[in-house]
Amino acid sequence: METSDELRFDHGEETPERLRRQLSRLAGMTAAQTRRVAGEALRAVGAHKDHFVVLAALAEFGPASQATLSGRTRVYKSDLVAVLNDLANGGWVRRAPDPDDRRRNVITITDDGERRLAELDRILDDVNEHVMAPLSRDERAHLFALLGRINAHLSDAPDRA
Amino acid sequence: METSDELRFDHGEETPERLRRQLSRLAGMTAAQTRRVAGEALRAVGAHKDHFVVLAALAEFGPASQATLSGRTRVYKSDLVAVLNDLANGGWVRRAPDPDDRRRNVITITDDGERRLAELDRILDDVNEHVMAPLSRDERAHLFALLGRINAHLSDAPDRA
DNA sequence: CACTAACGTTTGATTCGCCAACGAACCTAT
DNA sequence: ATAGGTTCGTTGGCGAATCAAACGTTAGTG
Repeated sequence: METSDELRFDHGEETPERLRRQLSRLAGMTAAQTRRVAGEALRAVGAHKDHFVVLAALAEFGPASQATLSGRTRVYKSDLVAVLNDLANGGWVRRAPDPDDRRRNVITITDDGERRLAELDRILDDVNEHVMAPLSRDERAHLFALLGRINAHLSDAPDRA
Repeated sequence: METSDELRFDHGEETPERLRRQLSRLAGMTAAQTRRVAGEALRAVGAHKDHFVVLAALAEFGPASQATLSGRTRVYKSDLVAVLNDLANGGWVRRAPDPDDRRRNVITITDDGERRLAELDRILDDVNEHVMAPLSRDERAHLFALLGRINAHLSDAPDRA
């Protein structure tokens, strides 16, 4: 008998107390787990995290160039290329040169894209529901508020002591 | 003049609402930022995240083999090798073959290791303080509790809907 | 003694966030 | 008009983190 080969992720049992105090650990674990679950769920339908991200940006803000799209989604313009290739191949997005500025491409979501977005949105809603299952509605809101405040604080004070 | 080359991390302004609802995004951003700040602070004294992790485990649970150490720290045994090399080179840890089972190494923290741990601990306390600055004591506790419950829930229900 | 399993180690695959550089197109200012 | 500088999409690659596979060595077991 071995000591439970399933040492996987939280093996939890005996975790040094000093580690429990580290926000990076706790936040990192939740982020990793959530990403993993979401990633699997999306992969099951042949999608990727960034597919959802880009489609959402297009649906909410309308057609845009890749540069502004990158700005809105925090997906690097480098990586955006492959994502848009995928989306264009699936017919969820149209990529056409901008007549007003032929350096740009104008990315437009298609009707199929809207449907695809709805599909991914539903999947991710389920994932979030599953992940935050043990939390009440108020608690979820509270969690988001707390994390939001930390992020807001970090983004305009990226310095360190 | 360029459009603020600093598109960095939270560029915040216009973020699709659907993205704001994703826990993976919010948790991931906080985790990444916190890890970045902590990483920089540790690198400034020639240390690494895992150095702290391993030293903490040794200090709190006493000498251990690399296998059990890996189990406690969630640092893969593959990666643990380099970490222990570093720690041994610094004189913070002693690595000796176990007389009772010559397959194992017994890792023991030294007095210098204890001092090193205290140093890193202080550094990370400062980092956590800085990161969670906008949160009150109660709020920090609440945040940890919420994340803790999510993790606990995920670790014994890794299935998906 | 043969077999199986655990240990530490090496090696490397994969993913993710990020940066650098390039050619093409655009925008000035001279 | 043309030269210098800027923005665009694209390619390629780096560095860190997570994880998996295989190997020689050592221990236990029948």
